[in-house]
Amino acid sequence: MEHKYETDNLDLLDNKEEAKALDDLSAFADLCNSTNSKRQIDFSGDSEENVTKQMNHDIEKEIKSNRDNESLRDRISGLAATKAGMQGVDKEKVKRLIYESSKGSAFFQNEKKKDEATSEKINEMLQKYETIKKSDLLRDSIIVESKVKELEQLRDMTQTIVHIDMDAFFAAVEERDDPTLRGKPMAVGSMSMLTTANYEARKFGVRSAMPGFIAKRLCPQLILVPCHFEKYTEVSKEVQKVFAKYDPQFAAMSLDEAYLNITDYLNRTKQQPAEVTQQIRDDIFHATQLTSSAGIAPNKMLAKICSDINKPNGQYQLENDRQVLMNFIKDLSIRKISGIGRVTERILNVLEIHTCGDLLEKLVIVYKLFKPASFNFLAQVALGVGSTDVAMDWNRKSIGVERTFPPLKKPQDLREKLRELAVHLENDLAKENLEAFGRNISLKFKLTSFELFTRAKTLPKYIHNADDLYKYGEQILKAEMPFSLRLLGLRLSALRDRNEELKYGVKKYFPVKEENQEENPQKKLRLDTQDSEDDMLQESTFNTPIASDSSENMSYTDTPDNSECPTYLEKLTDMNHIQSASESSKCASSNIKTKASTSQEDNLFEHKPTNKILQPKSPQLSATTPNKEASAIVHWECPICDQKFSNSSELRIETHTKRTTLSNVHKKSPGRPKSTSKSGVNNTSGNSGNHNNTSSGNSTSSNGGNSTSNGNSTQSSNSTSNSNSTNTNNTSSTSGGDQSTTTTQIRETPSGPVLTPAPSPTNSAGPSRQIESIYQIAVGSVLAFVVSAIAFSF
DNA sequence: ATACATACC
DNA sequence: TACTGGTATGTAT
Ligand SMILES: Nc1ncnc2c1ncn2[C@H]1C[C@H](O)[C@@H](COP(=O)(O)OP(=O)(O)OP(=O)(O)O)O1
Ligand SMILES: [Mg+2]
Ligand SMILES: [Mg+2]
Repeated sequence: MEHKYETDNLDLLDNKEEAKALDDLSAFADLCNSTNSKRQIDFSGDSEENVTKQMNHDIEKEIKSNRDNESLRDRISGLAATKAGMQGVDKEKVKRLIYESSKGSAFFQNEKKKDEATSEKINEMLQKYETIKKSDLLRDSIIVESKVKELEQLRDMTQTIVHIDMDAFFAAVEERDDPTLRGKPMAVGSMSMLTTANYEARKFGVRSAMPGFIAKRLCPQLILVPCHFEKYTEVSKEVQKVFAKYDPQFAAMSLDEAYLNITDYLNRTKQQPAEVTQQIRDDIFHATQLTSSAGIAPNKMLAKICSDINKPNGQYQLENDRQVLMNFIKDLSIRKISGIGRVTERILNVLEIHTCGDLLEKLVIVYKLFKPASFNFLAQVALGVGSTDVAMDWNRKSIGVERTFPPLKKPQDLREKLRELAVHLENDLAKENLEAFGRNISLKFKLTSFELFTRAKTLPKYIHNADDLYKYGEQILKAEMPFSLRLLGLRLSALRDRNEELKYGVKKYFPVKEENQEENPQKKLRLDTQDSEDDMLQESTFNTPIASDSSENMSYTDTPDNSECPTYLEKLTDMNHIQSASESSKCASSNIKTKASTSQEDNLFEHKPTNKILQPKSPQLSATTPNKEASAIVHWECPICDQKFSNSSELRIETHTKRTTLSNVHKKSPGRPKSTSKSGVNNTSGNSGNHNNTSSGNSTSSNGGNSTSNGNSTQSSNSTSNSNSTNTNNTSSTSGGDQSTTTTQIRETPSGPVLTPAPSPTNSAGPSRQIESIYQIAVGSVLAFVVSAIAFSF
């Protein structure tokens, strides 16, 4: 048979594989050593840009590997731009130790490979950057200018958003329940993987997502405590009860954190934001004996950043004042923004962007180099603009299970693992709502080399039981074997949407479309990109009944229309009810409930309408800070067309430059299809783009077990599982415990792989596409002007 | 529609 | 000896 995957020689014995690995290892070690010493001497201080310029063929490789090595070290150590402040930690030492510990492993090799891949992309981008720098950016400046203006108009300083995050959550719970652990460095997880560590351990460089055996090298005294996910889930419920008192519609982003919009609460109680926030944290402490940290700001993005500032057991407030805000943002490392991770940071750094202030200054370049969605996101970051929408409107889009195990290659063994996954997934699906089905199945597999792949398939019908899950999964697996794996995963998506069911009940089996199509008036500008709802109605899977087997699909009950989002208490109730579904509990379960049952709670807390999408931007008038005025924008008028422009001086586009640009535009711009094309609009990432954010949800899950065969890994897994799984699997293993956890993480940033640069302008096709994106951006709001300005001369 | 990369807890 | 698991999304093909 053909061997599509290079992995190991499937026919060879393990010892030979090891020998091979050793060879690779030493070879790489040599390479690293030789390059290392030279680098510091030669280029330590130079900017990437200069380095790039002076490169000649002879030293190119060397420089490249040097640079890569540096980023590789960061990647592996996870300390690159560390989000959480780890002051007092000897970063160099930690990096070196981790690097040495990993060097040579298959894991390391794979990280190296990935790192090289991104380095390559970065180099390509740098080349474009060089070209762009020399090109005429006037026109682009105008576009960016209008985008900035648009965002300024969307800026909402009337709300008071609080982000609360528990301190070293899992570890704190363990310490609380075992006083013996207090004051000593400890981490939750296994020798294979840690979920978190207490602050004592962090002083040694121990962190989340670090394997325990490496953590032990950093800190030999480190105490490892297995993960007890269910316990954390329980504690989380207690914490959330407190959240509900201050904002019944709080948006939980994970077991240990949530956003609260306390604007209403402030209005009612006439208290100060900091005062209320302290109160919330005190409440949490009294209820759980655990400390938390909080951030208070005019939007979610900033609140999140603020909650980290005085992290262990502290809070920080960013006043609702545009000047204060811009000042705060100015020197803020881009890495602090949720959504900008390791890779994106690297990319931006190469463009000489390290802070949000840099980002604003270089927005035009960013506009030229990134795709619209990424640009939108980055533009918001640069201005400190963000969503203030806080609601429990999370809805799952996929559900899956994956497990790591000791290398397996026998088809029979792999099939067995797959079967276990299928059974597990069936259980999770069952817990999920009552019933959950999906039409798209995706098989994930990780080779022993750590290379990851996914293979998906859309099915002719919705499936949910283990037999079907296995059947389709196996078809995929069969087509890919043989190979040696360390992980297999199964995930179902294209799920039947509960909301749709609630709305249409059985009707969904027929084309719907009509009603609800309330034209979104004006496609109002929203910072939250969840266009979901709008789009949902249109693309609802139900419009196209796939159902072949009616019998299966028809098992739906006609649920009552539920246009409002339930309050937290409703959800809690549901959770208890449903029980298992801890994981999914999110809002999902809430949708099941009817309003009737909640009436009581509704009186206790104000019930915010949830259908935000149909509401105006900030419904509630702030008590706090009404400054729409304060954030007034300075404008200047174009002498040619009399249009007003916002004078975002931050953009560093001098007025005269703008004028020059304008006159150029007035004179030569080619006319554009005013229509901007529907395509532009729709795409939209439109809608002005923002994809910002958020949603909320909650999460949970658990897991069980040890996966790896070995036994221990930290793991996490989805909730449900634990209960069951426990056992199971593994061959081996150890431990026993089940540890696992898994939290369901809610995605909150929209930005996509910022890595993807915009279509090459050099290409013939390039420019036109670029123009399209221009429209997309402009259309959102300010567009009128751009279009008119451009079309003016004709 | 599928695959991959990135991100977050 | 040991390098997780669950969910979402932007982009490319
Ligand atoms: N990479 C991960 N894999 C699995 N579980 C994780 C991971 N990161 C975090 N968790 C779990 C354990 C954490 O206690 C919990 C909350 O995460 P997070 O808030 O980021 O850190 P933390 O609460 O442990 O410390 P901090 O004080 O910095 O908030 O989620
Ligand atoms: Mg936390
Ligand atoms: Mg957290």
